[in-house]
Amino acid sequence: MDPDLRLEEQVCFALYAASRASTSAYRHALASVGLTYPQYLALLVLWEEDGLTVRQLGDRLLLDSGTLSPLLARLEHAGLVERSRSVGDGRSVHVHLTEAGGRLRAEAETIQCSLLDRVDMPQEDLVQLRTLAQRLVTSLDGVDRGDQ
Amino acid sequence: MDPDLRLEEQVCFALYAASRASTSAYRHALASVGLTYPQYLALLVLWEEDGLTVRQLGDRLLLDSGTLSPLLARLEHAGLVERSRSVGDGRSVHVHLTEAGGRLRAEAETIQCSLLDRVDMPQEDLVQLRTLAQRLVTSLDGVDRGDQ
DNA sequence: GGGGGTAGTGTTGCGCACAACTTAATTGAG
DNA sequence: CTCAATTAAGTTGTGCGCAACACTACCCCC
Repeated sequence: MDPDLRLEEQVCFALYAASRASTSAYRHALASVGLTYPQYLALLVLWEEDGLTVRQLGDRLLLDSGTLSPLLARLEHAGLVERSRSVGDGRSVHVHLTEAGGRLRAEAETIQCSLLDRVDMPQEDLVQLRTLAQRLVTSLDGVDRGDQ
Repeated sequence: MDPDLRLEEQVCFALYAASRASTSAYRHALASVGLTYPQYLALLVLWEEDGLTVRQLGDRLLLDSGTLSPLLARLEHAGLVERSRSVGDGRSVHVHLTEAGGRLRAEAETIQCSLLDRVDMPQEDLVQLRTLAQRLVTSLDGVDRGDQ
């Protein structure tokens, strides 16, 4: 019944460490284009589908407006996106890429390639890691709440 | 040559999402004892080996003093640890558990058990996820630096 | 044993995350 | 139609992470 509380045994700590380590790798690469990693993620989504609302962006990134609002304000200030109140629903705000924001995509591909080259791990291990991490997210979805 | 920039393909995003999701599960459980997840991690290490220096704690948690100093100050303010300047080396600061800090360990075990119960994933998958995440951390160690 | 280099800790500033809240727009039950 | 409930976005406050820096203590080379 006694759980193993050693740090090395903790799945959560391993994920926490791996997330910070990989984000850190991106940080140094993204510094050349003046982006943070979360900003880069937001652009990834917009490159897939431009003009999403803040809500839709948050659904994809699993982030709420408390995080996205200031992040998008910084991207807007950097001239990479523009925000516009929805005409159909005055509560929503659509986020559009500017031309500069669209152009960044090419550089992102370069960064992505150079990082993948530098990871000394078989492709299949990375795929498995991603799959298991995604499965945990799904499994934890909704587990957050509920006490005892 | 063109890398796949879709969000779902990103290993880093999967880790980022999984880390936040699992941390969030801990957050709600730890709220009952007034701890944040990083504070809990620091205590995990101290429960393993009390009296480590800030540097040694940082080596285990992969955190620097910029993060640990204020975190430990809050733990100290909460009466869970005490900091004392090393007599052998005036630069180092040792972190010791108080009696209250030691007592928390029992509650931590309870929390750990209740969380493990609620994850709907085979034990072996969790072990594999942890192993792969740890391997990525090792693989990325030192990759951070180096441009292009 | 003086002095330059290094190591350990702490501080400052910025950008997330996230809870809690505010404001405004929409929805829908009656 | 009306108004209470809901929803979207933004704001505020706290606690990380991390870079950059400051300060002190140690080390060691001469």
